[in-house]
Amino acid sequence: MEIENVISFKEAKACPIQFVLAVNDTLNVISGKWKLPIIGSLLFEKRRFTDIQRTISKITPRMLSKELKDLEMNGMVKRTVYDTTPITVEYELTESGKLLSDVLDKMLEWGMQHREATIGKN
Amino acid sequence: MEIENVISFKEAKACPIQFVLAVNDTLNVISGKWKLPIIGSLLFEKRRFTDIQRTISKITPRMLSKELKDLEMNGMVKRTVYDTTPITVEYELTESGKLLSDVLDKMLEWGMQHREATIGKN
DNA sequence: TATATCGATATACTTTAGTATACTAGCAAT
DNA sequence: ATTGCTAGTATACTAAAGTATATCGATATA
Repeated sequence: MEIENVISFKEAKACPIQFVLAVNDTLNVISGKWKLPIIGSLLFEKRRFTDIQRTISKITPRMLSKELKDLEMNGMVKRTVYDTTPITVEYELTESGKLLSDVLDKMLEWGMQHREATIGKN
Repeated sequence: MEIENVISFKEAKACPIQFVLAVNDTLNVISGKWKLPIIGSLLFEKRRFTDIQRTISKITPRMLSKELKDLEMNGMVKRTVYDTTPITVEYELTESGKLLSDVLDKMLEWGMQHREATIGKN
């Protein structure tokens, strides 16, 4: 990689465009109907495919498979295959994936204060 | 309102379903192609419709109008009409909207650490 | 009279996201 | 031989999100 495209937190905060781009990176990782339920399901323990499917009752295997692939590609989830019979596949959050809980906590906090602040004002 | 559906931060953190639902509230407010650019454009100053449109060069008036309505309905943005000629309409973030910057900062921080942690690992 | 500005809206379209339903391979137990 | 388990895939569809392009009404200016 020739070009130095790493920018600092300060720089990103100061430049609206860089700011939006960098925040978007995070947003893209967690956007979509099933990403949060899946991440939530893996936050405290590793799980197997069918296991996740059971915790998220309405997801189809097609979507679960697709979303897990997305998360894996984005470095959020690690996939491990065990050569048992029948085969078992374990999914777990990466270190970076676990760190996302800091972001989710902030989102939870804001979401709840926002609900408070907005009650009855519609 | 008869039913007491207000839950505490602690309760929400402890219950995966409540957690996902509450975080989703926040996510829904900022999801979509143009929400972040618009919020970014309003973070430091009030702006008029055409003004926002100029700062986000590729947005169509249809999308800008729709997204601003969404943001207004969600209590993120306040819209003020001035009876000048031609008419002027000013958009600004609400208090709650400004507080969202705490969340965005965390997202920025995580996004940048995640990029560091993931470099070359694909 | 024609043209421009502001803050949009109308109609028709394409693209992306998500759903429904059925199916696969490999092996074990009944 | 049939059934069930695992972790998915295949095909066809509907719904939601976003784009393109033209137009509006009220007023001001050239």
